[in-house]
Amino acid sequence: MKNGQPDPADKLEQELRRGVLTLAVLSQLRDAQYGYSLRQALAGKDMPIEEGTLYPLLRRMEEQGLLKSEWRIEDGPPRRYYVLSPEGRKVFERLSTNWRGLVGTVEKLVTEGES
Amino acid sequence: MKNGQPDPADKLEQELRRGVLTLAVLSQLRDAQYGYSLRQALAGKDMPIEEGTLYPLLRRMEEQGLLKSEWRIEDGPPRRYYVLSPEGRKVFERLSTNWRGLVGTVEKLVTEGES
DNA sequence: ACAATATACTGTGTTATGCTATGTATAGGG
DNA sequence: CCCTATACATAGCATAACACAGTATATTGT
Repeated sequence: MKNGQPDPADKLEQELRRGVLTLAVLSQLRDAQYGYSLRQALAGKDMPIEEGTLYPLLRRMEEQGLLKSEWRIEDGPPRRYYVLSPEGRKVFERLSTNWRGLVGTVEKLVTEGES
Repeated sequence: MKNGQPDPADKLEQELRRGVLTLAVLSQLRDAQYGYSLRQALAGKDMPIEEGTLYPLLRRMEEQGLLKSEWRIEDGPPRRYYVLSPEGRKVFERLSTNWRGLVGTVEKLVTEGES
């Protein structure tokens, strides 16, 4: 049955998180991880991501040269491990800086709006 | 012809700002403003927004009940003034809180990733 | 008076993204 | 042998930001 009229704020909160997803992924892939474990790790750190979001995101990021990946066969099914490329490390630095700038800007706007 | 390979980081930075736009607008509309002046104000506070982004955003936010608007005729051309609705004020509070939570979460992820 | 510019808003089309839903396949427990 | 958890993939949908173009009024310079 769900909620008849979804609070618009829900969608807005989702939009808020949107741009952060790539940054979150970058932050976790200094050491190689596969998609599923990455998802668990992020969920455990208050940054849950849907499968249908994460897997395409990882592929996209590899296409953009931010990540490298390889299949590994251990115990269990084959897993695709992802890790930052050198380019990915640079983009992570840059995006982190940019993020902090944004945080400062928004903080000013918001506190001012609360006055 | 433009640039053949735009830096992927540019797009990512844009995505970062994306979700914040609504919050930024909400923060500025305690007192009524019209689109053009709002755009100037935000640009002056390090939060520039394209016209093609801002005007549809304002309309959407009004549809969602976050803003109220009215045409006013003063000197100069008619201007559509926007201001927060009661609902908009509530959403602004809620989104601000949510934003700060997100900032904390990301901060942890990022600093950890830098270690 | 006229042209040029700044102001102010609108509309169209493109592109990118997140999510839901679904599908595939393997591993392990009861 | 089913059922769940693990692990990855993808098609389809809705939304949103931007580039670009268009409309119209006000102001300024000459």
